[in-house]
Amino acid sequence: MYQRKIPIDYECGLSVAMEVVGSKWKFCILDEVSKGIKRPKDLVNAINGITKRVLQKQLRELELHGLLEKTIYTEVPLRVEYHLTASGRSLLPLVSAVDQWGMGFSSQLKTILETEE
Amino acid sequence: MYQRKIPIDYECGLSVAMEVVGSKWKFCILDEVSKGIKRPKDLVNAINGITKRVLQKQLRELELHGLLEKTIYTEVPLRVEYHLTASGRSLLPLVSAVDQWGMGFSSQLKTILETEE
DNA sequence: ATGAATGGTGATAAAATTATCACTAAGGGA
DNA sequence: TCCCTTAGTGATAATTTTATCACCATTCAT
Repeated sequence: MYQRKIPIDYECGLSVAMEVVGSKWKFCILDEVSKGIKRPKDLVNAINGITKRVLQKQLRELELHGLLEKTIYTEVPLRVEYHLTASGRSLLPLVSAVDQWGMGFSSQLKTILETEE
Repeated sequence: MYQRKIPIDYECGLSVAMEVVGSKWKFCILDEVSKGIKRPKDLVNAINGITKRVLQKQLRELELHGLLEKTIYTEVPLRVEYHLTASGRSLLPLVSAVDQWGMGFSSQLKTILETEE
């Protein structure tokens, strides 16, 4: 998320986790991939608001961090698929827990933000 | 985290959660408060790398979002304490799950980042 | 009156993330 | 050859988050 000048504290789980999945789209991407959406093109369509370029960068980071793996099929047209690694799968319970917490908190947040204005 | 121009999607739990806790220090702060560190001054000391100003802003947001409540004791010197609301407490299992996942992933991330260079 | 301790804010700079746009590459078909 | 589809990248702008620094307020003790 935000962790370059102040280096990662490998002793702090929160610091490590933030480094790896603390950005706007990571959880969404992992979620969609786990649901079977694996091609970049399909992910762009599935994730509301993301652009091709940003998705590409996030996929690259998830791949570098070892949460996703890429497979290239030499078909026509070219087909590329991303799938979860074991580490990626180990994150799924967290993704769904965060998602569920957010759903439960949604109405409260809505109320708060609408009252503010 | 990054959600002003593209408005929050209240139907998406991940979007809601990111809005509320998707920033560098929120989880750390909730974690420390849950451990009994409640005063701004003590939080600054407890959280490695955070500054007074940034902490203040994060506390204000957590308060606005209804995860923390503030109590002012008119003592000398002035004492202010933040404590978790019910919503804040409902987040604790998540905080600890993220922390534990991060701890488990720490060595892998370390290896990956050191190999890259 | 002065200073120490605590909590807080405003202005601005710095850093990081995300968005936009144009571009390349490979393969195949008309 | 020209175009289509899919995947990917480079350069740069826009946006947001974090960091830094100086400052104010309150209360009490000296």
